[in-house]
Amino acid sequence: MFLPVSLPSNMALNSQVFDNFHGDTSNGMLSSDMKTDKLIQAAQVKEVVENGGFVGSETEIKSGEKEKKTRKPRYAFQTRSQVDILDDGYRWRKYGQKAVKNNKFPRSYYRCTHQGCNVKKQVQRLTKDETLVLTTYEGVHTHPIDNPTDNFHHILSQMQIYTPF
DNA sequence: CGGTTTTGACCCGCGC
DNA sequence: GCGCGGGTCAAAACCG
Repeated sequence: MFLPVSLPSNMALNSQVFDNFHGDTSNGMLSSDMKTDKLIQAAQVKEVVENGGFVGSETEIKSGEKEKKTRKPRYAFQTRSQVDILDDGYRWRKYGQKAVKNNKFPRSYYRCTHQGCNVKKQVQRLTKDETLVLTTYEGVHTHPIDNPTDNFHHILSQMQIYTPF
C-alpha cells in the first residue's frame, strides 16, 4: 500500500525519479551513487549521510581479512515530507517495526519484494523535526522498476518512445 | 484467496 | 551472565 500520497509535490518527485531511472538504466549497470544522487536532487534533501562502513551483522571483518566480503552499500538521506511512505518506484514488503531509543516514532523495515532482490530499506521519522523522514537504503537493485503507482504522465512519455509519430 | 501488514517473540552483539 | 538496543521472523489479521 504505497498510495496514500496526498501531496502533489511528492507525486512530482516520483515522476522525476522515474524519468531519471529510465534514462540511466539502459545498460543495467546503474551505480547506486547515481541513484542516490538523483533521489537526493529530486527530493530536496536537507542533509545527506553516506555510510561507507560495513553493514549487517555477518559482514563485519575481524581478522586479517581485507574488505573482500560482501560489503553492501548503505545510503541514507533525509527528506522533508509529511507522509511516511516515500514511493521510489520499487515494491516493498514491510517485515518489521521497532521503536528507537531517542525517537518517539518507530522505525519501519522494508524489503524489496522482487524475487532474488534482497534490497532493504528502513524509514524513520525524526523527533527533532516531525516533518523530517530519514530513509536508509541497503543494497542495490539489479532489476527494472515495476512501475506500480504511476501517473499517466510517465505512461504517456513511455508510449511516445514506441510511437513512430 | 493471495499478498501484505501487524506485532510479539526471538536472536545476536555488546557493555557492564 | 544478564540486560539492552537493534534487526528479523513468523503467525495471524487484514484487505482488495
